[in-house]
Amino acid sequence: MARQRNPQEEGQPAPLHEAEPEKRRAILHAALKVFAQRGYHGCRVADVASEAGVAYGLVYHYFRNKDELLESVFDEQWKIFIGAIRAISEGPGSAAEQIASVLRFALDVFRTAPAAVRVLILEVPRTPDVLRAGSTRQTFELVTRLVAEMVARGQREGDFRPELDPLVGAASVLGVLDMNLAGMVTGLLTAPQPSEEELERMKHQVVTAALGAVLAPGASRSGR
Amino acid sequence: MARQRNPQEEGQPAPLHEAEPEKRRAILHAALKVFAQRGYHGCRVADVASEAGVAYGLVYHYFRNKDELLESVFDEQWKIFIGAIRAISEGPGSAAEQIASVLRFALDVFRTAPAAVRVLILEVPRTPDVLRAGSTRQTFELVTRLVAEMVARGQREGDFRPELDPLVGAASVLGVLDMNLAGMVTGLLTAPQPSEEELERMKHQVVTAALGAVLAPGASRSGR
Amino acid sequence: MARQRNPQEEGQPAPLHEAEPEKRRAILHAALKVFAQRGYHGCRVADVASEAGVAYGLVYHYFRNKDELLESVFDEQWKIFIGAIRAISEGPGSAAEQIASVLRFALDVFRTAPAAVRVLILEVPRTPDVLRAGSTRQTFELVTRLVAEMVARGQREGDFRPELDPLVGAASVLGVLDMNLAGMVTGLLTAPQPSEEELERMKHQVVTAALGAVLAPGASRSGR
Amino acid sequence: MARQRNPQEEGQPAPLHEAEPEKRRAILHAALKVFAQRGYHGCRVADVASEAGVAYGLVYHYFRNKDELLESVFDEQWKIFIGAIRAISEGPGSAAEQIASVLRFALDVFRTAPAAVRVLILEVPRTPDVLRAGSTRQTFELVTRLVAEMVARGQREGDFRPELDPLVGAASVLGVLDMNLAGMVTGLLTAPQPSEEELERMKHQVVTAALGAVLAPGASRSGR
DNA sequence: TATGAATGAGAGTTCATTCAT
DNA sequence: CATGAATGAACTCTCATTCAT
Repeated sequence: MARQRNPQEEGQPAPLHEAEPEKRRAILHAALKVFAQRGYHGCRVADVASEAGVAYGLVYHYFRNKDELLESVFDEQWKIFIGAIRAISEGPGSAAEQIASVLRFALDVFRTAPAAVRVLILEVPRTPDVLRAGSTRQTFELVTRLVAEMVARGQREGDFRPELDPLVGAASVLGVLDMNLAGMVTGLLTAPQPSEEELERMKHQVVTAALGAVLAPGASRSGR
Repeated sequence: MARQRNPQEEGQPAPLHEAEPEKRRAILHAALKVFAQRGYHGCRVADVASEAGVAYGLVYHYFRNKDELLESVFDEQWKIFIGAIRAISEGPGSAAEQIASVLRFALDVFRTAPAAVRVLILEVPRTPDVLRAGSTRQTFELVTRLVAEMVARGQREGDFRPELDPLVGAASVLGVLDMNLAGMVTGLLTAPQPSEEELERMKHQVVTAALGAVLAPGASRSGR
Repeated sequence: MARQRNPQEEGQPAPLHEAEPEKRRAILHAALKVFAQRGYHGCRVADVASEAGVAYGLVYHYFRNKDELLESVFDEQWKIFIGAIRAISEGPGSAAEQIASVLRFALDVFRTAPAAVRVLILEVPRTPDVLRAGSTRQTFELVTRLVAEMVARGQREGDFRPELDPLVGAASVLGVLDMNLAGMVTGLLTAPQPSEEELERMKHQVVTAALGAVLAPGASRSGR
Repeated sequence: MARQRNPQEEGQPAPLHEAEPEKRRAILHAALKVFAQRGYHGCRVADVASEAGVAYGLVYHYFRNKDELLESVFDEQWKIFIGAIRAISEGPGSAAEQIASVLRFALDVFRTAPAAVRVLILEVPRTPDVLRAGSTRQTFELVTRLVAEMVARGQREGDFRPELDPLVGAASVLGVLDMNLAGMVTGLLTAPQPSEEELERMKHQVVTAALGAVLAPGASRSGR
């Protein structure tokens, strides 16, 4: 409509043709928020649309259906987490130190974006079979494998218990993280909006506990 | 159960007039199964009824609504788990040994009743707010507290790291258990129906990892 | 229950074999009450049974179904009202005086049994077609005809307007009664539980208004 | 939108963009009809939808639920009646003449829209508590009050019996109307589809009877 | 792109009625 | 007579998805 006025007289750069449309972003953002608040089944497409300040049907313009929308939310969040894991994994430091970094990163994100964490932690692994079988499951397996590789490296470095199955080690580390985050999200372990100090304390505690699950008894707890 | 005493020495068929109606049991049993297979939102009341071989309306004779039915399933399963934790907690052994027992018990149950575990592990903390706020949440908190008490005792006994927040310790132990069970349930860590040996191996690994999360570095790993 | 003690030592009259069973009465009574409170569609058979302190199925022992039960309630209440109209009609007094008596009787009953009146007034003429076509409709027509006969007689006696269709006259008299009772039942015209004086005042007002609808302009208002 | 300025100089079909959606109207219209035929509890939302030639869900697009739909039907019909009463009340004529006009209006509407009258007369005061407590009850009270004001004016004008409680007078006038309409609706007083003459005769009879309920004995029956 | 009216299958819940005991 | 567990049809309401504009 506005186009008819002055098509492109000024030769402005073509308005965002390549970039992700603004409204698509708004929908994704709204979906994350609504999803975190109400859970997978509690949120309706209409909620997402109105939260995004967008018309009902537009959601279906950008996403095939509700599942795909939410899977996109998942993937995007995980992508960030996986990116962090990969970056840390390729950086310096012992396996123990790297695992500690991963844990600290996750807890930091909780501070910044509790909604995202809530979605990742509470909703991801227990959503409908459509998702469970889809890319989300693969993503979850990928995270496990990435951590398992860190564990295996830690074993080679002599810090971690050698007889531990690296996958079990990874599951244990992530389990410690998950359950403590769940405790934070639900207010069981901290205030729902923990203070900076409270968060630091939790970081320390969670890192210690998680590393304890994999470290060899005598190893120096260097990841602290 | 009370039958064993000397109820009907004359060999009469136990009247069971007072006992829980047979069909109510059937419904609960069916609900557990269907729920485990399809998840909370994937299972319909009709599924439960037909799985139980019972008329639709009978479900509503015994349970106010779907939520209450599933909450009953939860509660019943948790009751068993909590009973075990309590029994172990009141029995002999160091805190580490007791925690190991709790973990082994949970893994044993997985062998016997994977459906029940699946429900407890995958569905519990992520169900509708009705439940999240209701007895299920309280039950979950209770479990955490029971384990936290064990952790605190282990600290007094000198085996566990003294600076660890017992609640974080409990969350960590349960997190290790949860995530590994989840890995088993989803087939990531073991075959969906693990063999006896596979299970034994997992028990050992999980116990070691979970205790590692709380044991003091130098402590003898007595819970093994 | 207490009966078991001394069954019939005193040679009491055989316990009500011919008479209406006690529980049948209880059910009818409960039905009237519940029906008055909640209306035809708001009351369930279960409500009636529990109000009567009687088992569910027993209702179906005495009544074919819900409709028949409620039709019985109607009929019984109307029978009382019709009986009164007949008695008055066959007694002494001018038509105007008799109509006044009928109105006063109805208002007196409201004092004693507001529930019954509520059922007759608010529920009767507007219930499902099953009833509308059944005996209730006939009963209602009968009442109208009985009053219409009084009106016709009043016309012959010279008190009532001669050009008035007696059926319209009856409908008008009953309409004045009905709407004022409705106003009392709903608390629009009086307190829900009117005092003796309030009731007397209403009687006077309603009688005057109702007779006004049928009396010839110059006639002495003898029905007062 | 800017288009509306000079809408159809060119003979374009009026756009009606702002107007009430056509289908909403269709639903309301269908609801009135179905409701009149089958009564509040006898009609299902599905009936209304199919009568309106509209998809099931659309009913819930425009109305929160069945109750709200039917309340809308009520309100709309009453609004017409109340509008007429107000217009008459603010117009010329004695109180008696005005009341006569109100009655004639109601009887005329019966000719045009018996369904509407049926709903207003037979269903209104006996619908679920939701409605009884809601706007419908208030509306009914409003009508009573409007008529009561007319009655009070008639008393000041010296035509109506001065000792009559205006509310009772209003209830009586409306009672006469209601019961006679009920008699017409149910076929007790006239043919279900009365002829023009039959209707005129009823108008005369009802007006005479209703005014008789409130007129002072000697007053000239000017409302005729 | 963008809108939101329109669709309709699906699920939960109620409750009159039956029936074995 | 009396009980209440058992049945299942009927109905309301939800919400993902489509489509005309």
